[in-house]
Amino acid sequence: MTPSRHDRLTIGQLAERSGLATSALRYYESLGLIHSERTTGNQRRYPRAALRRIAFVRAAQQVGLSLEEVRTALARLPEDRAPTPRDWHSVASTWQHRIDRQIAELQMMKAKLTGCIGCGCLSMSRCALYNAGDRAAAAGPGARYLLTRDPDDGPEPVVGPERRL
Amino acid sequence: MTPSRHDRLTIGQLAERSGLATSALRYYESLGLIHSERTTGNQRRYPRAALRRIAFVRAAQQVGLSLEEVRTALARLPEDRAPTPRDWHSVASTWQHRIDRQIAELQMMKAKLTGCIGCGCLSMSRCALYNAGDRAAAAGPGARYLLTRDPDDGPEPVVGPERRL
DNA sequence: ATCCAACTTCAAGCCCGCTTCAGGTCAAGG
DNA sequence: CCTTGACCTGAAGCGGGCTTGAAGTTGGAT
Repeated sequence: MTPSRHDRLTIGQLAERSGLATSALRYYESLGLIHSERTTGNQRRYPRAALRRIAFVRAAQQVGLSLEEVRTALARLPEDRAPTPRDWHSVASTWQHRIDRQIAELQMMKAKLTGCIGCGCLSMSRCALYNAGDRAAAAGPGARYLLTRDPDDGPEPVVGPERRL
Repeated sequence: MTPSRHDRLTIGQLAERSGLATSALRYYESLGLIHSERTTGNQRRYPRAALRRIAFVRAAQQVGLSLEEVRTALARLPEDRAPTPRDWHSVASTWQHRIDRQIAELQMMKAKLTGCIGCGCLSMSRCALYNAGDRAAAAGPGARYLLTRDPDDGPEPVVGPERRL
């Protein structure tokens, strides 16, 4: 099982097997998410490990990481070997938290919605479906929990000068 | 409580109270998400109802709707009055489904991750953390459930000619 | 009457994650 | 050898959701 020629995949083969377009693979490579060697004729040849890295990238995207974040995360995993359980554990537990947070937010949203449906609100006089100050914006994308207070009640619900969502 | 002058908000006031930038409000208006009247000097004056509509937009975004979808949804709600329970119910139940789907996907992801952590895999020999054909791509954004079969096992795991994500 | 912050419009720019295009090169089968 | 399809690069384009900039106008306070 010494690395033989046939371990090296062309970009087309990698595309087929990963389900990504070749353009996406070149793009990923330009970002340093995957790496290739070149033939004498300057064509890319990918190690099988690239498939693993791509799987990682796709999974990470689902968890909501940007490609830049993925790059950082990948930097903590071995380049050409399968990660050890401990490599993997540190990464995966971060993801767990992300996922938990996302689920919690969605559930909160769902609960609020249910309340609104029940009360037939959005009448906006004390409906929960409102978040005047948009406080959560600073907590990052997707982090705005909605719906806090009623703007019809007070004159200056705003907190700071930062109006930029 | 007849609609008085002071019910009309300037774009700056609306920005403060909604937490959005004025540029975003103009943008929303250009998309038909909110509406204003104009002063003799051509400045926008928003009815209070705009706050409600903005709250709706932000909430909808959280649920994953594009602004175009929001526009469609808003078209089913009354322009200047609070929606009735039935108006609201039809819209909200759609959201419920979206939310439920998103939660289900996240939980599936979480389960897979947990499995991977347990087995210390990503060794890619029979790890669940892989989805060669990426079948779910056609099901829309966010719909890819991950991780199905192992590319190291067969030569042509691909299903059709569609390699695009 | 004057001032100045807040408003106006329109066009262009930005970020992300790619795709598409143009113009050329490589490599494997006949 | 020749063809053909896969590959190469760099630049530009796209869609979504805004922001920024320039150049000009309004309106409320003094």
